[in-house]
Amino acid sequence: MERMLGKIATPQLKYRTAPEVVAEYIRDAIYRNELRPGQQLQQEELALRFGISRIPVRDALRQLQGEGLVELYPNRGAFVSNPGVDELREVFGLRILLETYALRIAVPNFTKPELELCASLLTQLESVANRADWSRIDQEFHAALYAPCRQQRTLSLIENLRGSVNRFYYLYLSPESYGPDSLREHRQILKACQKKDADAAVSALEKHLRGALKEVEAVSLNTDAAG
Amino acid sequence: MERMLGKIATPQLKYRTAPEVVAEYIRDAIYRNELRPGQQLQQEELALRFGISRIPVRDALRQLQGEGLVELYPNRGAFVSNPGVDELREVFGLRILLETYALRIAVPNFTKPELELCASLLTQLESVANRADWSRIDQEFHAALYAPCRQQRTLSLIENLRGSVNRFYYLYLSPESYGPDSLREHRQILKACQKKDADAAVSALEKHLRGALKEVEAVSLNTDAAG
DNA sequence: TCGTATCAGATTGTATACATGTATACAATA
DNA sequence: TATTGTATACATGTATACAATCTGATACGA
Repeated sequence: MERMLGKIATPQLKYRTAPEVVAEYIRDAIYRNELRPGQQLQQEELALRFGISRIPVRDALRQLQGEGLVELYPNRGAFVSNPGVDELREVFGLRILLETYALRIAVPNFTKPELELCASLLTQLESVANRADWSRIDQEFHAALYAPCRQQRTLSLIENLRGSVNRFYYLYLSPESYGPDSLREHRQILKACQKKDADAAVSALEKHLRGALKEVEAVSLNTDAAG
Repeated sequence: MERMLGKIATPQLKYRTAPEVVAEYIRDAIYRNELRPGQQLQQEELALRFGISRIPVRDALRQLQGEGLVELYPNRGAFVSNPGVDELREVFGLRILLETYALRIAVPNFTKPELELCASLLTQLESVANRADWSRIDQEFHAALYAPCRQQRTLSLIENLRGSVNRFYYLYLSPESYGPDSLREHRQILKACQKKDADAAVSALEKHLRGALKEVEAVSLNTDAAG
């Protein structure tokens, strides 16, 4: 009789619907830069690819609009969002604010398995071959860093902000260029977490993010000027 | 029907579509507590009320899901989100973080008209009669405080977070109870902005928000216990 | 030549109809 | 009586069909 029925719908009860599958596909494709900023997303084409009608595709596009990855223009269509340099700066400012906030809360909460997960991901990062793997594992490492803050909404916001701008980081840069610096900074952050030194961890993370912003700015300014 | 919805024929700008109208209606109704937390939103009923089909209603619900005001459960329907005390605390933490961040950037950027707008809204707040007006003008005052930071994405995030929790502030409390304290704090914030004293402004704002959280916590704990 | 008007094709927006999943009430059983 | 199985009603999910709108190209006039 103690079963919680009705009122609370556990996440496990949510199963994958067509719009979610489509949204996830498009989201990943945007993260991987298979779909480029500014590119149009046609409903019919997506519907054909998934063998469904346009209705669930529209649902998926609406959801992605809410996440800021897609912009919808009435009667004109959906486009992969293409933020300008100013917006990139703004989002990085928010990322520094929120990610340091989450990390500071997380540091005292780390469990041993959580620290080991971070260490494992860092090891994987060191032996990564291609850009796609780097992107994915880098994402997982950062998520593992913030997870111990145990604040779901905060984590969602961070993931959203990262998704909005990280694709620009990986778009024109090669792992050879940013890899070494990034790895060193990752090690500093993790070491500080292991020592429960929140200030040091936050400081290293902020430096990490400011460095990333610098590179994205340089790339964006060039590509904007080029056309 | 497009005409009834007040379409504007400027090609470059986004104009109001049916889903946006419906979304705005539901959003406002949630803010005003006409739609209560946990309440189900039936597609057919909404479609009938607006004289449209369920398709644009579904679009609106998807959008509101992205804003965190509505939760969708496959094959079961849409419900007004009903965060627990923990989530309310989390959101208030984020509000303090983001609103003080925005205000600190805004303070040095205030123009004279912007300061006058804040002063005008504060005057209106002092002579407000009913709860709905208080809620609306309070919202406008805070928006006017942060607007000079000139960061659209930041402002959207703040509005979103405020919308997620403010309805609980106005749900069971009367303006007589929170009005005097709130007004005094508002005056402190505005005075500091006029003096370009960012530290003082941020400090007063943080106190303001922590006070609001305390009241919401008290109310939520009671209602949770009551069922 | 340039700008404007207009029309066809393409794409999106919405209504309707049908398929599927869920919840409630009731019957069957232990 | 409490639990389980089943039927029915209802709400949601999706496909199809049609209407509204946009885009781009062409024709026309200044």
